Amino acid sequence: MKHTLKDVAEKAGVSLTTVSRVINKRGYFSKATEARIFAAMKELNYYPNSVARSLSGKKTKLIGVILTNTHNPFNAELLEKIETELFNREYKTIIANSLDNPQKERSYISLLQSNQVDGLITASHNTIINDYHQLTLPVVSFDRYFGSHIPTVSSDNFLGGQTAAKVLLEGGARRLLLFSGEISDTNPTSDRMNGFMDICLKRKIVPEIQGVPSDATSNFRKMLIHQAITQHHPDGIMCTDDATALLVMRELKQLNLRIPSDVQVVGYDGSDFILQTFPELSTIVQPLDDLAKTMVNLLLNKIDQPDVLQERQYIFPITFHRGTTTKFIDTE
Amino acid sequence: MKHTLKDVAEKAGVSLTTVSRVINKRGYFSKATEARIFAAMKELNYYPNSVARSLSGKKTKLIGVILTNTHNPFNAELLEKIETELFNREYKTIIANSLDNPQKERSYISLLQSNQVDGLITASHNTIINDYHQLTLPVVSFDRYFGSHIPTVSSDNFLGGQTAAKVLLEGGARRLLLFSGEISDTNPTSDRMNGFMDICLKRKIVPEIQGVPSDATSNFRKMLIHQAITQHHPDGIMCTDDATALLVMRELKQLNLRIPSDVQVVGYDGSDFILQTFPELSTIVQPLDDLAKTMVNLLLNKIDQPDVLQERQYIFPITFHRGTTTKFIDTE
DNA sequence: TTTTTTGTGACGTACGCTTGACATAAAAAA
DNA sequence: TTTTTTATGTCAAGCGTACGTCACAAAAAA
Repeated sequence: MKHTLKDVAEKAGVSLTTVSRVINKRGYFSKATEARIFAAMKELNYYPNSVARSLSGKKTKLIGVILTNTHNPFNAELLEKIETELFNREYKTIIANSLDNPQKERSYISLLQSNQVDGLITASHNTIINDYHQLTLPVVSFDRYFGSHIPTVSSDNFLGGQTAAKVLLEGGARRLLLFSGEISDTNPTSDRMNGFMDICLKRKIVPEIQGVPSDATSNFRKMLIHQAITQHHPDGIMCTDDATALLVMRELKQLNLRIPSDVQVVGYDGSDFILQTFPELSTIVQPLDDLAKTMVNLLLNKIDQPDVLQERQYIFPITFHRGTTTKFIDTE
Repeated sequence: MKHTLKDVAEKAGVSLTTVSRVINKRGYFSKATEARIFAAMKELNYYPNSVARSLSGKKTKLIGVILTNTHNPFNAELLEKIETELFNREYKTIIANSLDNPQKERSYISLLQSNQVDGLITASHNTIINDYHQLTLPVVSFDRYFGSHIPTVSSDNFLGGQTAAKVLLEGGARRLLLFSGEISDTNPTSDRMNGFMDICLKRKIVPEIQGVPSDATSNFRKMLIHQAITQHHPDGIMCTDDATALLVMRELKQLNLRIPSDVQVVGYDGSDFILQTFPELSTIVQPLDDLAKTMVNLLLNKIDQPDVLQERQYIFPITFHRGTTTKFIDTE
């Protein structure tokens, strides 16, 4: 049923080596035999066994992509772009959702190593840095610091946080509330918070901060949001991701608070999906294309030329999408 | 740098065979040597090379999942659930987005075969049925008919279409408009349209139908939607997916048409994301969990027991999520 | 004590393909 | 004509693991 090189060789009436030469475009062979071999391959519906190929010293052309989840539109789009880019470079993508479960992520790291993936892209947010340090294979991370030998790609989170704060303040907000997905130091995402705080402090404003764990149930998150809003009565809210911003907007509506007149809202991420279906949401837009392409480029470069040193950080500028959830007061 | 069975054997002071026995839990070995071997594995940071394993044995424990894209929330969640389920069964997921490009999908099929995936789950919508027929490996499809040896898993699209039509009619709509992602016969998704038409014809209503190609640019799709609405002046709209429904709602707002008083809208899919962030959208909800689990179960069963015959179709009931984009007139 | 079960080793083959070394012959270039 | 290039073949080693066959002890059961 399944055919091998040998079958093709026999069918085409040539030697095994010749077939291998043709397939790998190595050494000399004539157009004529090449045609005969291709014909035989087609006739037998032969396709090379890349498992065997990988075993005899070659690459697997497999890349592991570790995300927290796929259901967040930003992650979904990031994955799609990474996959597309990898496909164009003839690599295949193994997807690994950590679901914020360190155990699962750890298992996946082992699995992926076992499978001899050529490299790893990780955009997960778990506290298992050490596991990554153990790795000898090329890794590129998104929005997370791992250490010197693992380059980090991210958008300018600090500037993003600053921008969000400025927008809210310029719109007249004074009682600020920040919903942050997670609060940890090793994480560039926390720079969103830092940037936000930076502007606040300069304006002598002390914002409230509420963590909203992304792995919690949606009801629990809603409850946290509800409580924070009713307790602090903010007139300006930043969310460190758009999904949370949508929940916040929903909650505000239920509380009969009007956006932006009573409360302004700024999100973060700016995935295409959100921009198209929620253009009214003001949000900090990450350059998804650049991020995905850069990660793939960095990773494949590292794979092809392991010795070339790379920068530690690649920070891309963000843009602000002005929707109608913030006020725009032209001060000039 | 990279260690093999042999290194572990030497480190543990046992034979290669014994290590293999322990790793595969085959034949006899004592607790003591097992411990020594595990210790050696840990010390060397050894992990079995599953490429070699696959070559020697048979299975790769890899499953290819072919989708049209990842950015649609429904697809994203389906993928996440499939991946989670596969992981629980110790399988890995290679993701392949066709992006509605037959060429790309074809390439991927070859690629995945080359990589000796143990099976395929396909939820893409391209016209390359023949390529799938060539395949000898187990395949399960979502929402698409391929033929007798490939089981199809889907929600009850016909009933879904019927339900949508009924809801709109019960809400008082008479000028119906249907936005369909794609119009083709071989596709169970077209049953959504058929179910819709079925009810319409019974009520002697002739709805307008407008295709909205999912691979078109978002602006083009908006334009189509805009034209169809201004041309037909519908008071009830069904969309065969929620993403389109959101675009439609947006367009209606811009046209200053009120929902549901001027126009009612029903969507289809009911992904968690939409249900949480757009609960106001009335939509037909597919049982994502059941669908994902069934597909994985069917596929893995087929892999484990190739000879057991399977049903051709697995159709799951849908539910209706009543939001505020439809009117509810209690007729009793 | 004898038999059976358990624990370990040695060795070899197989998986499908890559790659290198070496040989040979024809075609093309010098 | 001689040399070089092109086109193929044969042979063999190797990638890391699985697994079967033999063989030999030691421990446990009869």
